[in-house]
Amino acid sequence: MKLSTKGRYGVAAMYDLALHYGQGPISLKSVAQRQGISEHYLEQLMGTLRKAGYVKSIRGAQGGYSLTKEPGQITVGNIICIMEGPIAPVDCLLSTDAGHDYCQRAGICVTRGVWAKVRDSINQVLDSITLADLCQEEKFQGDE
Amino acid sequence: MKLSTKGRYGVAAMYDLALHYGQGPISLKSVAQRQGISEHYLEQLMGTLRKAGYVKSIRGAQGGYSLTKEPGQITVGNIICIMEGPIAPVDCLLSTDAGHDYCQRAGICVTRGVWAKVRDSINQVLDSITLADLCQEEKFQGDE
DNA sequence: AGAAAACCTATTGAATTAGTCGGGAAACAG
DNA sequence: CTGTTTCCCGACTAATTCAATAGGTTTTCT
Repeated sequence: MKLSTKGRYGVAAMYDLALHYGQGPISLKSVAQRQGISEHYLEQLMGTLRKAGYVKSIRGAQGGYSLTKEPGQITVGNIICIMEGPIAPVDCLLSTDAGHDYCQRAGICVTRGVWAKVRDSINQVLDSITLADLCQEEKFQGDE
Repeated sequence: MKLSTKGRYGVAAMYDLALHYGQGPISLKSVAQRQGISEHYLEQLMGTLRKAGYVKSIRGAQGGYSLTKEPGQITVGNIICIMEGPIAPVDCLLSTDAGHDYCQRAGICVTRGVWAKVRDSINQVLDSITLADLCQEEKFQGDE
């Protein structure tokens, strides 16, 4: 049950962009430095986020990335879903919304319900936190 | 955010043993067949569960495995923790209870709080479900 | 004695992860 | 118009993990 760096870095980068929201394009280089991520690797991740429509890019000198929506309109769940694919502790839970039941053992499989509950609880947490919330927390850092 | 087969199979096998609780030792072969798991692979997993004290084994003909505690005393969370290690969406969250802070960026890292919430919410779900609960559900299968 | 089972260690093929490498294309500054 | 900055793209790779498989040993019941 580990998140890959894709998800982690993706959220970190988006958070960084949220902190600079409204200040024009932010270069990937500066994001990578502040967040301690390999610049070239982050490049790939930003490509994914761009194709998903969460950031827009401006090329050339003084170019960079910026959010396409307000920080309050983007949840951590949105980002994770793009970077890691849909949350599903077991494959069995995928494509149930597509009508046909992927899992032949659905009738037998009692444990399936457990994984569904886990998935829902994760999604509830991730979907309830926006980038704006993270920016807020900056001010209370040191608690917990 | 996927569970490996270790966790899945582990829970499936323990559930199977719970269904037969009090009926003497259950052979690994029969568990593997009912749950659709490679017998030899399951063997390794049962070894882990045995060393952790959740099952006891009897060797020889008519031997097999049985739970060391009542199904109501073993949670899904217990099993997952043994099979997959402690739930921690990011490594950063490990060994914080050891006193020293593994994560140097803890002060900077705002996203850390998010992962902690995810971890807690997963644990809450997993720890609240016992093997006895799963055996109960057998009777209501088909809902959701 | 023979069969049924648990037990143990090693090996393997495939997939995933977390990057690196090297170049190309757009845009701005001078 | 030239050079630099920056994004863009595809291929490659080393390391790790996953999910088994293989092949044997030991214990215990019949």
